[in-house]
Amino acid sequence: MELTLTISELSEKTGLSIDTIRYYEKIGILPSPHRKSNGRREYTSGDLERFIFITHLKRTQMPLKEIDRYIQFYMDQDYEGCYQVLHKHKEDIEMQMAEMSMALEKMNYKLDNFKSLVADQNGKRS
Amino acid sequence: MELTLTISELSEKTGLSIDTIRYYEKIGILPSPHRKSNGRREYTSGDLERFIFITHLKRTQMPLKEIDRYIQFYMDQDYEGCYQVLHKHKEDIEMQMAEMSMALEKMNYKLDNFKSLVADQNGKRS
DNA sequence: GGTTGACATGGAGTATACTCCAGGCGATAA
DNA sequence: TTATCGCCTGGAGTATACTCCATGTCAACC
Repeated sequence: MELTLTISELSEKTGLSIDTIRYYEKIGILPSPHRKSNGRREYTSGDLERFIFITHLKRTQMPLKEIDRYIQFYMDQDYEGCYQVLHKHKEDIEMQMAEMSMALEKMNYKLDNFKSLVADQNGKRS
Repeated sequence: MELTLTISELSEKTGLSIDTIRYYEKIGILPSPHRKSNGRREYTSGDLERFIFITHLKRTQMPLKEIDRYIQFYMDQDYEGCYQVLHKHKEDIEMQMAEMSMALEKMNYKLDNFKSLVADQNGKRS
C-alpha cells in the first residue's frame, strides 16, 4: 500500500498551484507522473520530494531552464552534469547573499535616516 | 562647474543598459533628468547615486513597482512611507537569505552525493 | 557639404513564468 | 437522475522587465 497524492494534495504540500504543476510537466521539468486508470495524475512520495527540491531551487532564483537542465542530467544519470549545474547555482546563491548583506547594510543606514527625518517632521508639527 | 553624465556614461557606471535607463524614466521610476539645450539627458551625481541605490534594490529582487512606490514617497517627502517600504523589503531580504542558507545546506549535501556517485561511476569504468 | 556617431522618440517584440478559461469526463451525493 | 466536484486538455491571456527597431536630429570631423 504505497501512499500516493492527487494533484491538489501535491499542490498543498508544495505551495505550487495546480496550474503551475501541470505547467512544469508541460515544459518537461518533471517526467509525467503515473496516471490512474481514469487518467488522473498520481504522485508518489518520490515525486513529492523532487517537487520540494525544485521549490528550493526556485526560491533561490534559479531559472526554470537551469532547473530543467539539472533534471535532464539527473534522468540521464549524468551526475557530473548535475554536479556542475548545482555547483554553479551554489556560487550564484553565494553571490546573491553577498549582495543582500551589502544591501541590508545600506538599508539599515537609510532606515535610521528616515527614522530621524520622521522624528524631525513630527517635532516640527507639534 | 558641476560634473554631469551622459546617458551612456550613466549606463557604464550603473551597469544598466541605455534602454533600461530610458525605460525606467518612461514608467516613472525616476523623474526626468535635466535636458541640455539640444534635448539630451544630463545626469547629476545625485541622479547617479539614486540609480545606484535602485540597482541595489533590484539585485535583491525588489519589484519595480515597489521601487517606484519608494521613490514616490521620497519625492513627496513622506519619509514614514519610505521607511515602511524599505522596512518591508528588509524583511523580505532576511527571509530570502534564510531560504538561501537552507538551500545551500541541502545543495552541499547533494553536491557531496554527486561527487561520490561520479567517483563510483569512474571506478566502475576503469 | 557629406558622413558619422551619439543621442532622441514611439512603438513593437521578446523572455520568463505563470494563470485563466472553455469544454469535457467520470465518480459520488442528494 | 441530475448536479456537483475534481480532474482533464489545449490554448489564450497576463504580468514583469526589458530589448529592439525605424526614423529623426544635431554637432563634429574630414
